[in-house]
Amino acid sequence: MANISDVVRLSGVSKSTVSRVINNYPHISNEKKELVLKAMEELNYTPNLSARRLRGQATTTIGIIVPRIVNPFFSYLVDAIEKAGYQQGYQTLFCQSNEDKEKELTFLNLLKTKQADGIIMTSIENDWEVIKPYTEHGPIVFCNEYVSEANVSMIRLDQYQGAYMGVKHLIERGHRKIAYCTGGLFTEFGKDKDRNRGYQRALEEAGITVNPSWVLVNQHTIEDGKRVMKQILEMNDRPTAVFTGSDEIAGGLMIAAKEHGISIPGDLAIIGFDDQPVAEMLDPGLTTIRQPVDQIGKKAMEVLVEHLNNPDLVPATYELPVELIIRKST
Amino acid sequence: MANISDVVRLSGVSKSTVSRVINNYPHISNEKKELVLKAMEELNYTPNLSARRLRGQATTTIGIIVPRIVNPFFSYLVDAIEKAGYQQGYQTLFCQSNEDKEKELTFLNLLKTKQADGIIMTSIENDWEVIKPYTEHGPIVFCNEYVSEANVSMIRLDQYQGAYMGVKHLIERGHRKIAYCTGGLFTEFGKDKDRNRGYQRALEEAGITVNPSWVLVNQHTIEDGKRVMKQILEMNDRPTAVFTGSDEIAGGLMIAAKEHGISIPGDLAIIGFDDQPVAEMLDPGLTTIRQPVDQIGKKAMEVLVEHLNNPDLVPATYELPVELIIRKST
DNA sequence: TTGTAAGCGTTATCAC
DNA sequence: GTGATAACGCTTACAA
Repeated sequence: MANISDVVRLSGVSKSTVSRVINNYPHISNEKKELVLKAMEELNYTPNLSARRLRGQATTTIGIIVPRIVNPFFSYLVDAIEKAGYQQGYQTLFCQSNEDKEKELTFLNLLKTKQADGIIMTSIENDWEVIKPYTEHGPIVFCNEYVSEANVSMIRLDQYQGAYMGVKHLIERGHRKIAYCTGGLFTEFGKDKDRNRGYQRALEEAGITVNPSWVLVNQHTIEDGKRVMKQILEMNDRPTAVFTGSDEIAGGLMIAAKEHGISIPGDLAIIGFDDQPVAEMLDPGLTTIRQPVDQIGKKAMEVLVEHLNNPDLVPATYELPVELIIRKST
Repeated sequence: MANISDVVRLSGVSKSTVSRVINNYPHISNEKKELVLKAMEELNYTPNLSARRLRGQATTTIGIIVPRIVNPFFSYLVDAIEKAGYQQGYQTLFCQSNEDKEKELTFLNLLKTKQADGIIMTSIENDWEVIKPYTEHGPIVFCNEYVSEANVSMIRLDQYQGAYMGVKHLIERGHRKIAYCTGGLFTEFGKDKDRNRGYQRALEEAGITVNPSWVLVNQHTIEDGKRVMKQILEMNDRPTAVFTGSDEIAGGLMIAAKEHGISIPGDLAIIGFDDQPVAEMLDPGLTTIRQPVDQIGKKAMEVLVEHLNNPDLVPATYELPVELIIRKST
């Protein structure tokens, strides 16, 4: 690999001048500039990023932490972030936490070791107190997650409103026995707390009390959805509708429903979350809460870059609206 | 950030000894080792990777180039590679080429600039001649792509067999008018050439000649699938079955079919490719060609690491079998 | 077993 | 406008 010294030799100018050309400094004579450019071209020279990083430059790399890339919500999010970053000249270091605390910390270390200028976290496994110290080494932006006590910028969707709208829609359709799947544990301060509130609030307004046996916790995948359907079938008092935490779970429910001859929405109405491409492909089409993934991804990158350019920027929270998409499953 | 000199100061030993501890050198007295370990702990020290890279160490980073992460085939592939890499202590630099030649080259430069030890390419946009020079700087492994003249290790699936099996299955079901969607241009040496051969071969064996107006090129997405369905509806002589290049296209076809009252498989049999989760969720369930994504991802990482550990290793090609999954759409 | 010192490729500082 | 030089944090001969 050609390095800066090779360029120096070939061009006949000093190392500093070469560096200046590389970094587009204003006051260089055209003559020398040409010389350097030509040499760089000839040698097929590319500056060594490790050296630049070591020297304390920006790394032009941002890390993005996702729990599971195979979840379409996150793959679309990563897609949006990567595109926005690339346009601004940033590389994307992709980190999959697999919902593992240790792994998350490993990735946060990228910041400490100056391998990434900043990090976008789309999920949070550790407590804020654990994450907080890392903010000393560079900006962190939460995208899709919200931690009220955290002092970082956050881009989020109105999860409360999403759940509220969805459940209210079911109530308007005449349902009163509404089950609820959540990726969390249905605790007041834990994961998915806002959705929980939305669910509870909508029921409350309709004078319905929550039936704990219809609250199904820690559900994530298609397989989980299938299992949930079986659980429902075994209940003596069955719900007539289910609000699921994702289109994937909803899809799992629908597969199992079909197997067991349960008609949707006749026997059971189902509502998803995300509006992934599959929502439209399912039969019947899945009523769901659309999350504007592209927008939050883009916004997250924008905000991160702002923080990078202005370290004194005060963290802010941005909330984007979600939308109820009514199809045939409700 | 604490650096090695801080550790030196706190522990009272020399820089080299600290370095030796970091790198697990064998012959160090337990006494000093303890001292160093304690200091590292106390300072919350993490070695600076940029410095290590600059010094010529392995970067413990591998790059993985995908065309589009939102395609589930690739998100599952990335997932498998990332997991395998993490286990071996490698970070994954995620690169999305968006099927753009320039962008692909930008990413290959990671190798030149020693930001990545090696690269896994899951798609190839540039000609081999353009890519070839980059192999000087580190191993490249093709995963899912095959270029006969390329001198790199390749992990691939038997695409010929996949297409052949699928089309043969349609023929056995009594179809003779079989349309074909491809992501490429149906050329003898271009993209998807093996699948093209499989399609042609299966027809040939049944004494059927290819009808060019049923060959639909450059199809990739759900939207493409919807368009294809409309195209088919406008044909005077309609095919009775379609072999698609991916489950996404098949899904698009099915959405549009439903809209237009076309019965599947009655009016039109559809066969997908990949066996993505959605294949099972579609109604009717999608007959498709299963690609063992996890396996090829894992294998690709294994092979890359072998090359990394043994630079003289002769490139080899590994071919994994695909499988016909029969559901209700054929 | 341990320490000293050179060097990886850059860029920032200072002098000219 | 240009050039010499030090420094970033680390590893590795070489010496002791």
